[in-house]
Amino acid sequence: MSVDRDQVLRAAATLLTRKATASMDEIAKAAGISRATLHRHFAGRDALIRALEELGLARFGAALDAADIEQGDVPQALRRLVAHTRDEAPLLAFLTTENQLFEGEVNAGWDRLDARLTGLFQRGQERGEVRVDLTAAWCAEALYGLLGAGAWAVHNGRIAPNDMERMVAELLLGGVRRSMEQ
Amino acid sequence: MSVDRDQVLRAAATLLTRKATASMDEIAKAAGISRATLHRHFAGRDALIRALEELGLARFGAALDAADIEQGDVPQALRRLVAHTRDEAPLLAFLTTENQLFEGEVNAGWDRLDARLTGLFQRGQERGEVRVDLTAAWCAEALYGLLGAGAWAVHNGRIAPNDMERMVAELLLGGVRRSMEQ
Amino acid sequence: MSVDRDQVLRAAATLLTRKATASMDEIAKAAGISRATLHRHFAGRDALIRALEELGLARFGAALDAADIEQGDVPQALRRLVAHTRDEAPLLAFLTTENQLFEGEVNAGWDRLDARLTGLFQRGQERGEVRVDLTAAWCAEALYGLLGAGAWAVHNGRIAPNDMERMVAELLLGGVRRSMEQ
Amino acid sequence: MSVDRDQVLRAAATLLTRKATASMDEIAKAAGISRATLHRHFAGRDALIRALEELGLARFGAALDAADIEQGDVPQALRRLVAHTRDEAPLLAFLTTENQLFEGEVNAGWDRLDARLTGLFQRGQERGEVRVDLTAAWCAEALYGLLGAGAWAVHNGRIAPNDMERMVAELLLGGVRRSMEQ
DNA sequence: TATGAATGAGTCTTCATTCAT
DNA sequence: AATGAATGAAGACTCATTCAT
Repeated sequence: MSVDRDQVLRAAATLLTRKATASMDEIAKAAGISRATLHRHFAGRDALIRALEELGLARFGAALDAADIEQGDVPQALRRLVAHTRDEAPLLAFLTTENQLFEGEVNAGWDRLDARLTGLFQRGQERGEVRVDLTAAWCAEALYGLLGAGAWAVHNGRIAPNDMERMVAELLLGGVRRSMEQ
Repeated sequence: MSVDRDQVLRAAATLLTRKATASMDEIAKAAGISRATLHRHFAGRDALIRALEELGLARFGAALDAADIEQGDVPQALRRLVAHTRDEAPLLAFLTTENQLFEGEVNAGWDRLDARLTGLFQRGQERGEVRVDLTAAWCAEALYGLLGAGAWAVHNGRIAPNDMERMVAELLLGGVRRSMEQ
Repeated sequence: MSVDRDQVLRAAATLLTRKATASMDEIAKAAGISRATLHRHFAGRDALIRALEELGLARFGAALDAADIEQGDVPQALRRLVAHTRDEAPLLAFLTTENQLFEGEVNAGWDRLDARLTGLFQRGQERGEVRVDLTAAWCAEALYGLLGAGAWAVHNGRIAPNDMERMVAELLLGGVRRSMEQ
Repeated sequence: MSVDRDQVLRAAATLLTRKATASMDEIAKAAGISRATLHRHFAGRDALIRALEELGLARFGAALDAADIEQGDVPQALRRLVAHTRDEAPLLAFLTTENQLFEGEVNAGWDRLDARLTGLFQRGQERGEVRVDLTAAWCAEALYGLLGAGAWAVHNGRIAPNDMERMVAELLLGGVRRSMEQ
């Protein structure tokens, strides 16, 4: 709830995405707090991971809402989505990297959001804006991959933070757009 | 019964890409051998990771060579590269996921290969085949991300194994190609 | 509950002198702490052995100092030395039993102390108090052996704790003393 | 029974006395045979230790017999005993160092031999040849200690192999003898 | 809230032992 | 008889977690 808590989770997501075996000690240090405090925020490592997933899901859902992806032009919707996703990249990267947990509610929640995104690409295909020789499911998966790549590229300085949003959006849109040449 | 070293590494790569926190026990089981035998092949967990990196590097280098990326049409070169990369996807995915080690020689080796790939995109930009509003470095990073996403999508059944190569190549090419519309 | 580092080392020395193959678990139990705590005190088994050697060396040096062995009558000096050594018997026994490590500084430290003790017997020979048909080096070695035997004899109840000091000193002095009969 | 077997045991005794944690591999190497062969000679590590104890006991018993310690002058008997013990020093050193096993028969066997040696010193005390202010048990224990010290001193070159017997005997005899001065 | 001690649980690593060559 | 592969069992080591300060 508190602002602190979210900051801790951001730090944890960033670290864990890079180094999944990081110890609670390292996570605490990365978040600038002590082990004991980390333990007071989260009952244990499992609870921390759970919270990370839940926050990631919540943020992703919020981004989908804010981008209002069910409305209008699909390419524009994708641009809005990437724009709203930008600050949540570390969290999403963790979500798509942590390819193992996802149980019960979390899994259901993820499926719901993933279905919304897949639906966006399907709508694009129906509207003739998205190529039909790529499945919508793959387009969604590709978006996750590109967001992760973008976050990582920013992290290690290969692209400027301000460029990330455009780079991801442009490559994705170019890749999925139905063009005259095809 | 003797399981080849490379087979063990494949199994380890596949598992670790999905579950970076997998224990030596799980890795051994995934490779169909006992923990002790795993330890006979690799001195310890660190040595295993190192071997994984080295094999991944070697395979990636071999793919770049086999695709002969320095020659001819860049889009065709990319298609050949993705084709030759296909079977090494789990290994490469591990390489780009394991964002933490990479020291000394391994790091230098990676830089060399990455420079070759980045060079390919640069050549495409000079030849007018690749858009110039995306940096070559980002294009390379995007390829890694899409390969990982493809491997993962195949793994969890979202796309057919036989489609993976085409899906990755098409999306990437469409995304980076300089088109008339732009 | 906090058990002092030195107490742990005492317990370890006592146990290891008797049972050199004792596991860390047994050592921890003997010291009244858990294995994990033992590991917090000493980085590993090697570090424990090292610490044991260092403490033994320090105690032996302190005993030599306290006994003021460079002064006066040699037989009296030996008696004082045995007296001051008494409480450190397990530690010294370990030092002379653990005939395998002794590297670098530890080895140098031991040589220095051993030289002091050997020097004491040499002085005795020069003063006519110690027989010259036994080498000083052997006399020193014999002292180590007798101290270990004494510690062991006390441990298994063959001699009374209060008698140990006298038994060792008397036998040693009788053995090395230049007598009228010889 | 075979000569080989005894040679292996000698090598093992020498090594284990110095380094009780030596692995079967190291023992095999020290004996100049392969692991497999070592395993063919002895069912396992425990069996090896048992064999070591039994051989040591047998040799010690043989030495007591050969020295005919129940007869005549006690100091002379001790000299004969040390002389006969000389070549078995490593074995005896192992026996007195391995202060932990000794179960069942082995223990009983040891007690019997130890009693014989203790009896020798008692006889000396009765005959007025051995001081009575040292217990016979301690004298026996001291002999073990001095034999071990002697073997070790020879091993690391502090005393000449040919001097060992005399050094041990002289120091011991001087130490236990009832002298005019006392 | 931070720090340090302490430990149970679980992972990593080694070793004795067996078997096939 | 020796060597190398393979593994169960056992020991070494680490970490998440708790508690006291």
